Amino acid sequence: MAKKRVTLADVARLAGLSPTAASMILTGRPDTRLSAEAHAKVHAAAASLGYRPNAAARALRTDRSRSIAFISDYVATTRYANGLIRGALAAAEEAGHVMLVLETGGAPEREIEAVRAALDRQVDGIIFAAMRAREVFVPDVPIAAPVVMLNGSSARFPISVAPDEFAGGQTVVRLLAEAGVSERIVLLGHNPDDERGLFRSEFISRRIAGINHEMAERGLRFEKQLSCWNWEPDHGYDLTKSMLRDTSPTAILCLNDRLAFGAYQAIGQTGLSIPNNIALVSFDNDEVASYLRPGLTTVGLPHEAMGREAMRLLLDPARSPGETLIEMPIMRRGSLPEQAPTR
Amino acid sequence: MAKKRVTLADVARLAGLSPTAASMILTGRPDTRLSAEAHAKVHAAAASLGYRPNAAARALRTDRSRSIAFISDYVATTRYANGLIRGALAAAEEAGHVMLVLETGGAPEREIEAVRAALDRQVDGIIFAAMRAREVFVPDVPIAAPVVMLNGSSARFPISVAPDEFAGGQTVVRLLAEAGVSERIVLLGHNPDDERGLFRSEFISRRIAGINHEMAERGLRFEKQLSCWNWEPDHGYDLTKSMLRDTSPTAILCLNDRLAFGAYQAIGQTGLSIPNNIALVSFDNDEVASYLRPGLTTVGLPHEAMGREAMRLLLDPARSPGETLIEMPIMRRGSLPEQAPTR
DNA sequence: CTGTTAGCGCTTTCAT
DNA sequence: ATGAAAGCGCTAACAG
Repeated sequence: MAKKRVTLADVARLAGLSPTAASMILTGRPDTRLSAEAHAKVHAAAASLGYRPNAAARALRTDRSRSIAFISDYVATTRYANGLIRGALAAAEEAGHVMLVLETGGAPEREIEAVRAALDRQVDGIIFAAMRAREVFVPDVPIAAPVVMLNGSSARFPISVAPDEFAGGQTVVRLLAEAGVSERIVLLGHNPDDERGLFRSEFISRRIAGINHEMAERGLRFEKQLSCWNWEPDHGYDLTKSMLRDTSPTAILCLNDRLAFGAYQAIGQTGLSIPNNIALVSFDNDEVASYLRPGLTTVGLPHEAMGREAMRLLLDPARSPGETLIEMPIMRRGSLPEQAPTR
Repeated sequence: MAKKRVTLADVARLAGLSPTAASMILTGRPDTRLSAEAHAKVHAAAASLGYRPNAAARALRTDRSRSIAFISDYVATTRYANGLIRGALAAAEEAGHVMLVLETGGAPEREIEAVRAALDRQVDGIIFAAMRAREVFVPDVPIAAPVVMLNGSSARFPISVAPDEFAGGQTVVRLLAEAGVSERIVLLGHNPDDERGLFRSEFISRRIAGINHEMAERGLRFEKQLSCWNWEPDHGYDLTKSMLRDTSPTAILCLNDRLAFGAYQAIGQTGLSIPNNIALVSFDNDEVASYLRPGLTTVGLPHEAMGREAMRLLLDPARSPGETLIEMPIMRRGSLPEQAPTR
């Protein structure tokens, strides 16, 4: 039934040349010059037979497989995974590579096994992606292939790609200022004097540093800073609700969209209007940001661009060590007023 | 630097046996019985050298690669992709397989190219996943490997995995009935006499059929059926808002969570309370369902289980043709009352 | 029960 | 300018 796959030998035979010649022509080696006629015949033969090189044979011979491993801690848990994978995938495809995806759940043995499974398949490179932008990532096995860290960093592998969180923090404050907000700003999600957060990644520290830097730069200060354990809607709701009892903020700067989501719910119960009485800005560009009424203006995590860049770096022989920062895009929606909020 | 990889020959040499013997022992072929001592020596040698078989060589020889291709139209566009990929990935890993993921954007040439790229790599099977549960999926190239359709179907490949939408539809109505709702129910998202939806997949038809079947079964009827072009929050909001002007529903059955999200927003502006004045149920178990206040009770799309099952089928030599339906789980939250809504 | 031989399909010396 | 031969690492036949 399933006809045997056509091999290079078949192509060569049909073209009336040796496999060697066919190989050289089809792989486009530049140094050797076979006749134009030979080229034509080989290409014609390959096309007419529908020849596709056998990747295993090629990998065995050349030690390169035109495949990349994308190893991450979690692929599904976070909505973020998608963009990272999609970007990497697109860049891989453009370069004629294929992508293996492996998930480790953050468990060391699974990390090791994932690396081995990838190396066994002669992958040409590995992207380690931290979905949760965690601390360092350390699969302690020898890795011969090039490695790029995505959304995380590691002392061992100096090439990495991350969102430009510091600039993002600055941007958010600038957005607020440009909307005419200059006082009674509440920060939702963090209070340096009362830090109750889960472990905050280094990236989050940069986000906060960017905010504080820009606030100082503009002579602005927070009326209040609200800390919470976990950045989920429930906490945003509770904190905002109780804050609103004794504070009349002009704006709430939320450290992520899920907190902002909760804040919307609390504000909705007061009769105050967004953005005319209270302005909101946030981070991440979660899917919910566009569902809200009015839409939530937020500085987005550029996941797809990050994935692309990581793959580009991995595939670029001329890459050099260091961290590539990707700009966080401004998603303008309706939660920031045209003119200063009034109350 | 990077020491040459250790090969089977190295293991055999250290164990004092032939490569053949080592191969048989390590691959665990049952038919041949080498001495227990030989086994021990080979395993010891392999372990001490850290031997890992070269996958390319093995694939070349055996025509099997312990890898599966997951080819989908979109990986990132929908929040659904995650679960499907994650489930398939987990099942693949458990079976010692690796997963290639390829995206086609639904473009025929990319579909063909994806299949070829996979086949070139000797994948042992292919999962075609339709993120949007579209019509049929037809990459018109010869495919020797086994294929499982995931969240979609194809005349060409009879093995498929889908959510049990008909039962899901029944379940939602049952949930409503059990919550004491028996009249003034509004259906949000579909009106058979005024169908303005985008192309609805076959699965959605089943969902609606399940609903109607169960309604009839219980002698229930819809007070109103609201149709809209696209199942996004905006439409849910607009439809609910205007419906509320001349109707006093006791419950709204939403055809997906995003519509329900919009309905919540509209209801929130009226002062009516969920679930005591209006009950809501919905489908999908989108992330937002748990963000809402009260939480949205919804019948979820079992993506992870579907992904697992697709991979399981693909890897099972004894699989038989047909569609495997996966149960849609009930996510009980607060949008359904303990006792009949009153107003 | 164990080892030798051959060859999967390709690329790469090295001769011609 | 082209081809023959070797060999990547592994496993399936077949001999011993």
